[in-house]
Amino acid sequence: MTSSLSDQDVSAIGRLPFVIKELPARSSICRERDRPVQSCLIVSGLICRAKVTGEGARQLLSFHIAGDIPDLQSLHLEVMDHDVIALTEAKVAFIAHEDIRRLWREQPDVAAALWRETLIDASVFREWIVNVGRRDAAQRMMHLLFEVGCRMQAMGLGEIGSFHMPITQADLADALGLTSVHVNRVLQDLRREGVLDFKRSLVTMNDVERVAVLSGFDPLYLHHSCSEEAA
Amino acid sequence: MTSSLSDQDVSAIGRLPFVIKELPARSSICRERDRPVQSCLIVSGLICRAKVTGEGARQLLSFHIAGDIPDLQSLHLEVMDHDVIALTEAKVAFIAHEDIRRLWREQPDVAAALWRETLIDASVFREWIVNVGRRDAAQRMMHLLFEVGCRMQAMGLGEIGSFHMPITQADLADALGLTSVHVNRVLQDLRREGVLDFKRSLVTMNDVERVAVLSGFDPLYLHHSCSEEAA
DNA sequence: CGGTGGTTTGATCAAAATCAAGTGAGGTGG
DNA sequence: CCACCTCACTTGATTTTGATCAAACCACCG
Repeated sequence: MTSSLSDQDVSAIGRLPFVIKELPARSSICRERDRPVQSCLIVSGLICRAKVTGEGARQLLSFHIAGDIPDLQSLHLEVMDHDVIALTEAKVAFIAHEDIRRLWREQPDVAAALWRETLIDASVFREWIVNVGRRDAAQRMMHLLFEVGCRMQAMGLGEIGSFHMPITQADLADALGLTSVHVNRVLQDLRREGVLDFKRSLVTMNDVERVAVLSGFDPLYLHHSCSEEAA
Repeated sequence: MTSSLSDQDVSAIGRLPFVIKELPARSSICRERDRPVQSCLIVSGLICRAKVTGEGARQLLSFHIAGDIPDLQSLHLEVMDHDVIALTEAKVAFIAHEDIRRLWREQPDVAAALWRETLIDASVFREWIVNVGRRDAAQRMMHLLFEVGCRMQAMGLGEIGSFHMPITQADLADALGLTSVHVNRVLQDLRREGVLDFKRSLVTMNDVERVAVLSGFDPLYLHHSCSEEAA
């Protein structure tokens, strides 16, 4: 969720009424079956979306960082089909749907930009499907961390070769469709091979390009304007 | 992609200029890295979206039937991040982005409805992630076929307990993140247990409710208005 | 100092992949 | 009309990947 909102758009959104809320780690912002009347813009913290199967298995669907609006879709979908959860302490700005809709009617450019954000969101889901469907455990791990690193860097929240991701191995497992035991072993392998390190929530990649190649990472799907110009 | 476009919206879209094209089976409508200037409304046939990894593994991302606009996102995302492929012979109506944008500016209701379509699309992706990430092979199969059946039925293209899905087991494997060999065995198991049959592209479920329970299917994520009213 | 949540390890097991070789039906050309 | 070709499906044997189960370990914290 980056790069497509122009500065004017951002400031237009910034002028909407909002309520800032501080959330503790592990708290949920909204749940499946809720009918929210607001969406939240992340100010700080790491937030994820997740679903739980009938058997109780959890699957993370996306990670979100400052600048994202993880539940923007609720503007047009009355009922939540998944949970939105703060993985760390987080600060979010709640904006009423009503106000977004007014802005949206008055400023078609903002409308298009917001729509575009949700479309990029969907593109990231598509790549996530490929990740859990067709890559082995090590590739999944590298690809996921590379993606998060990319987006952090694009948001000015760190370097892709070294960024902070305060997340538990069990959460990583739920994101990758693996068990936490296996995640642990995969991380050890990657560390041993010198590809990638994940210690105390700091992700380090010595050779960024190598990780990209090994994981089959192609930034196209993020639809950052820079990568599109390069294409 | 159903149920949210009102009759007026549909007829407004129907009045846009379009070009009908007949496509042979296995032909591609657009490819990753393309920059389409049009989107296609499916008139008939079965269409899918897919990505291919660096290693050449293919992952299907969604199925689309009559009434869907599988590449609507290209209206706001310049570059295709995946392929759109006709799995069977298909008839599609190409509509220029330019014309959709004009309609979109003039009729805010249509704009909202189209946006909503792409949001439902994203919701289906989310469930697809859960499917490949957290369900075993048999559940994946049942869940996928149940979903397609649901959407076919909603479109008046058959009953969920018995519908036509002209697709190869290898394609099914690519949709489920499995191998075609394993798909074959899973289908045999399901047939033997009397849960579900898939022969000559005819899907039959004797006990629809049983399949829903076994696969953990909850129609919420399809955001059909009927299921929302029921909630 | 003892809890607690997260990580690590080892042993065993199950699911699905892989490899390799059939079968079988529909379509084509001699 | 039949031989044969192709593509999809099927089967069996074997291997791999990752899951499961169970028990430490370790750091931080009240």
